[in-house]
Amino acid sequence: MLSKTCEYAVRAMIYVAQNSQNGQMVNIKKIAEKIGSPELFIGKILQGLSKRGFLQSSKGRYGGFYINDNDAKHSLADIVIAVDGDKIFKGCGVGLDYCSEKKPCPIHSEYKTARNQLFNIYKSATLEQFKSLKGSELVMLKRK
Amino acid sequence: MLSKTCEYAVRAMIYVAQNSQNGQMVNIKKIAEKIGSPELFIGKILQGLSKRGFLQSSKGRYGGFYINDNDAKHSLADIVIAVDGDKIFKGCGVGLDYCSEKKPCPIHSEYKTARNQLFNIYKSATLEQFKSLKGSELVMLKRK
DNA sequence: CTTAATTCAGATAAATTTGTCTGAATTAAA
DNA sequence: TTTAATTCAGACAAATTTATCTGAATTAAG
Repeated sequence: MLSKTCEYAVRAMIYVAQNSQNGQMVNIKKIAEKIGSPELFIGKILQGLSKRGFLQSSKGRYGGFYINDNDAKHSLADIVIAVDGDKIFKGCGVGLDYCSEKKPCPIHSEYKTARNQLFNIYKSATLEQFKSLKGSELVMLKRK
Repeated sequence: MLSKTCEYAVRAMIYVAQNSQNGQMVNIKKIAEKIGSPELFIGKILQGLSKRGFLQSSKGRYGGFYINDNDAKHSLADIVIAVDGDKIFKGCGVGLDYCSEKKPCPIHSEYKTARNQLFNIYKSATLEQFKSLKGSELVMLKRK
């Protein structure tokens, strides 16, 4: 479903959100370790998201990434769309470009329902929710 | 969601089913044209599915592919799993390997529901349904 | 001011997926 | 029996995705 890049991105954003509670920065090394991703790769991904305004970054010693209250308004769906595009939420279930109510594929209407449900799931999970988690509520994100 | 290979496979199988009504064979050239795929590529894919018993093939002049009544019991879900594996129907929504009821990811239970719904959609679309379609009911499968 | 730790930028490399080429084997029709 | 049309098999190639390398720029601490 999600590309690997996108899975890393979503997990990283959740992790950063969880660790952005009191102005502290999280560095790439820690993020990579905690979400189980290649360090340089998730670095690239977050740098891209940072340039596009999904999170803050600061360079130099003791630098890292941070998700402020405004960034935290984003949902996981926003991140997914930013990284993978909206094909997952809008595309056809058998890969037709033109598929629509008028020219439906064989599973169009049911598939559309499922797709929308999926969208709502990612959409209703906002970074704010993770930012406010405490201690034992924190979510594990290591891949294996 | 589905890989391109899998999208081709599903559309091709639907097309062959639709055209397997009276023992006629459908050749790769025609299939490729009708589903909008590279000819040699869908050829490879169908050869693989044929070896694994998802459809019949016959070589030589006037040869081609055919879906018999037994093959037609397969659902689109069977094809998807044969080609892409079951990650789409079983995998975690944020890419965790261990994600489960016991160690759930942040969207585990809702995601699982959506995943299951998706599975049911592909599962309840069987090739039989396409094999029995007539004339104007036939489904368009060209990509663009 | 120097040093160490970090992000950043651009190039490169490896792995995977998608697509093509070539020729052999098979088959039906003429 | 020859020919033409097809699937089949295995190698190859191109494109995309995933991952790494290198060095520059930045920043805080000592």
